[in-house]
Amino acid sequence: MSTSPKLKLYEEFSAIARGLGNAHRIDILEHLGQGERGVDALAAKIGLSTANTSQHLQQLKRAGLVESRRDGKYILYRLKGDNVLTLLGALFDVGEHNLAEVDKVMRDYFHKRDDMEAVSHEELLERSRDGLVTVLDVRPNDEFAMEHLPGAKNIPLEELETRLSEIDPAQEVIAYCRGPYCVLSFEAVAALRKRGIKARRLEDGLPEWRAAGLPLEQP
Amino acid sequence: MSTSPKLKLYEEFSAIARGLGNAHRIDILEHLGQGERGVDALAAKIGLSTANTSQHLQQLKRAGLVESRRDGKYILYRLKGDNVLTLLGALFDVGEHNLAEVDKVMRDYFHKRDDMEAVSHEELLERSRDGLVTVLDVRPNDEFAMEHLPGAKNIPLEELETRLSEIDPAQEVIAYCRGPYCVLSFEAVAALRKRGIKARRLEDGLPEWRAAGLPLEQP
DNA sequence: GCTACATTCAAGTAATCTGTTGAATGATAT
DNA sequence: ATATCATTCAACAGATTACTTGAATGTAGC
Repeated sequence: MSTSPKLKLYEEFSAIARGLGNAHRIDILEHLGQGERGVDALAAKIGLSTANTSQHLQQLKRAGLVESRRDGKYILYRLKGDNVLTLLGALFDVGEHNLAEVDKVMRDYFHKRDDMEAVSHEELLERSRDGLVTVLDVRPNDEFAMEHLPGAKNIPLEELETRLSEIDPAQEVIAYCRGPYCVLSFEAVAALRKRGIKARRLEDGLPEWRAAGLPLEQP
Repeated sequence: MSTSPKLKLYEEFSAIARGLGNAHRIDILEHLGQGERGVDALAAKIGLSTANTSQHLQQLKRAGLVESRRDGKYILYRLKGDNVLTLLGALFDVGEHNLAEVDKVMRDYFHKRDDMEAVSHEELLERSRDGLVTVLDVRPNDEFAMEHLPGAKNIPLEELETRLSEIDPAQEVIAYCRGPYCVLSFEAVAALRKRGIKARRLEDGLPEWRAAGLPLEQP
């Protein structure tokens, strides 16, 4: 047998997996989950050189995980279809359940995820419709500007300390950011609680909200 | 930032992806989806040396995709939890929708998957309960012996030509094998149709049937 | 104890992947 | 056309991966 058709297929599938086989590339995918981005902008966000980022993007493209289009001087990359998010979700799920290392990092840095008691999409919708909660977007300004949850207030994590007064201490805060493992919202909740403000995390981030077909706001 | 907790997590997730980053390892996972296997037995099935197979298995183990236990002289490996199957499914899904290469192989070798008009779990259950169909397991004997769909008849693909008389030509045949891309059932359906016997494929294979919580038979 | 057998380890080669640097492309704007 | 700027290519060193071979481990059965 030269190479059976099945092995040929598995060769392709494994090529997709190799596309996910680097932490920076997963980081890139998380950022692209927020929306389209140019190469340089992405490179700045994730802290790699432009050339290196470009090469990672081309690997992701070959793997069928992202696609690109030209817009003037820029080449904008975006996730290729919703099933990429599903794939990432499945990957995270295996990690969270099957790898002791992941569990350890979660416990050490995120102070036990269970304690955080994440809020579901439904609960957020319901309670925010009733005006019971402040929805807080802790991503940087530019990402908030592209798209955000309806009625959300934007205070980037770095500015949270100095802008605490803008938050109504009588209401519970529900914080969200880029995705289920985005550090920002974990830290925001921790910071708010230390100040005695009731706060919880949304269970995941903006891309999953969009994938669920829920409404978003653009300026 | 030395390495942010998020990047640490993504490092772990990408390690899982690297576990899937080799066609032989995906093949191994498909076989383990049938049930526990010793190293040597697996090596024979997938056509690699024992030492090489052992090393692949250890990579899969490090990635949290399989686990092992000792049984007498043998060390038996099995999939680590159902979410591994989910992950594989998500991977296949991305491949099927996003990669032109995959589409091409499907068309060339599997004569257009749409034509095959796969049968769902529900339809199989219903029609087999009413005695309307022959459920045909085309995997090798030893795999059938471990576990198979209720009421299924076992004719390994290689023996199909010579044992055609055992199949009731009045009934439709529903063939299945190891998984959604297992070649055996595709070829079985093609062979049966050439002989004028009505035949279709089950949409996926035995592992997915088990994961769905449906009943199985053991001898 | 010794033998047989399944599995793993260790060492080596060829191939692939990561990140750097500097030069090449290709579109826009003057 | 020319200059500018975003992106990609090409070439390199260092690390990792796949597979082979032969030796080492560990359990079962005598």
